[in-house]
Amino acid sequence: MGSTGGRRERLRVETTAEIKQVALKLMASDGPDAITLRAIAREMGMTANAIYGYFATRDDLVTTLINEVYTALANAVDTAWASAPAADPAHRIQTWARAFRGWALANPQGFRLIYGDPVPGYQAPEGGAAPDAAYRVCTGIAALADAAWPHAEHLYAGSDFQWPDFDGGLLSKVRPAFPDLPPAGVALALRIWGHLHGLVSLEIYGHLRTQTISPEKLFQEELAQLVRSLGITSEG
Amino acid sequence: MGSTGGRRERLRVETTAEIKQVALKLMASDGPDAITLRAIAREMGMTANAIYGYFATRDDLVTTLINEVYTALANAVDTAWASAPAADPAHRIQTWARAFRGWALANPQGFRLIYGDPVPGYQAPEGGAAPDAAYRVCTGIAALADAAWPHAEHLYAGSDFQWPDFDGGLLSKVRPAFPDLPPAGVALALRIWGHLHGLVSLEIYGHLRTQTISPEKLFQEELAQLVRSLGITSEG
DNA sequence: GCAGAAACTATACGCCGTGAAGTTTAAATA
DNA sequence: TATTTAAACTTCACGGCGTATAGTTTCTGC
Repeated sequence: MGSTGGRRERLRVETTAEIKQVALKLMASDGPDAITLRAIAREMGMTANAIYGYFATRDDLVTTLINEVYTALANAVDTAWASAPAADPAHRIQTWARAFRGWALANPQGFRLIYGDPVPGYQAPEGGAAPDAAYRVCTGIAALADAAWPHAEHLYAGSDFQWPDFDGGLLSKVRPAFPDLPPAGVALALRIWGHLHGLVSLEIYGHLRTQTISPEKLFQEELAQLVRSLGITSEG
Repeated sequence: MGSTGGRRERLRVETTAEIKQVALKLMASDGPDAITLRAIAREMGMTANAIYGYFATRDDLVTTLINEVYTALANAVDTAWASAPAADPAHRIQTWARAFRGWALANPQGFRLIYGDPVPGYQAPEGGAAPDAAYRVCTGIAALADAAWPHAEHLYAGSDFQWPDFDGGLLSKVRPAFPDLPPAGVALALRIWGHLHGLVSLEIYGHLRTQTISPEKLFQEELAQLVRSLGITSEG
């Protein structure tokens, strides 16, 4: 029977890992487009069809890769967040943001895989099953907003955001972790998130390349501005 | 000789236009991935190779399409900008932003084509020759910043942005049109741009779908916040 | 030792971009 | 008008892709 630790099982796990690893290597060197079953198999000295023993379709493989890469991103920002003292929200938020940009610059193809059009023809699994890592990143963003909320609350004094009646999204999972965050706090979270994602996305996709101001400096300045505009004294 | 208006010339122009039109139709209905020479030719009752008489490669066609779509976007936001009175910068900026989001929502595939990974394997022409429309949109963003600058100037009091020594980007073309905009004004422009692009990009790519707050409302609120944070009294 | 499953290959189909060569058609020229 | 020429287009071919089907080898549990 299939007891754990059998030779068969071990080989299977190893081959699965190798497929993913080779795919990630191809992606890192030649972009998401290079993730093809035939190329992976070629690299491994196999036939493309052999991969079907490990992943039902190419899209399944891509979905797994997205999860994997997404997890790496989540780890990077979570680590940065945890490393900064909670007592200094400005510094903490900036640390998170720098980790996000830093990871994106170090893994531009991974960023494209997660946030852009990934592989040609790829269709995300429709179940709406967002990867665990998406939930983690979402939680991280909520944590940013939670840290900023006491300072920024006054900005949303006149707003009338409401919790939705039905809630099938990430929100319902993340919400319990931040009981003090009101509906307008989600708007705040998305504001921060949109801002950071926008800048990094423009940079990764080269739409900032034609601006000759250093993206690095611009980003730092934007962070300072962001933190200041939220009413938190900047120190980072 | 090939005088303009010859039958030959006319047919050529018409066929070229039809190729582009069919390609755009395919893109709008099935996404940028659907832009294939064979599909276009099939639709036109031709052979794929016939298209090579009009475009050197598929990437050439895609480049042309990007230009075309980009121009449509530029027209949309320019029209919106011109339609709002210069005397009310808050309203004007919001009108521009709403036009941007509105166009993106109406042409999501076009947005992906311009700002995302376009067609599988597509490589932008390396000459760095940004399309004219990119210049126009860039000018539009600069106009936003120019309108906001008098109000937002104080935010950049402590900054030391400098014009770069060498300037090969869009910046050098756009700068002369806004003589009153200092280097920090570019940072302001990119701040606004990053913010808007980030939100719209997240919405188009579905990363806001799992948030149950209405993207429409969120965007409106963000606009109000943005304008307010720039020190302009909101009226829009 | 042997049945059966798992891993893998071979073959094939239809899709793609594109190069080379051949054919039809329309314009230009003498 | 007859002939040359070039443009428009097709046909055939190659290598790439995902993947379905069927066949082959290899390992495992009884």
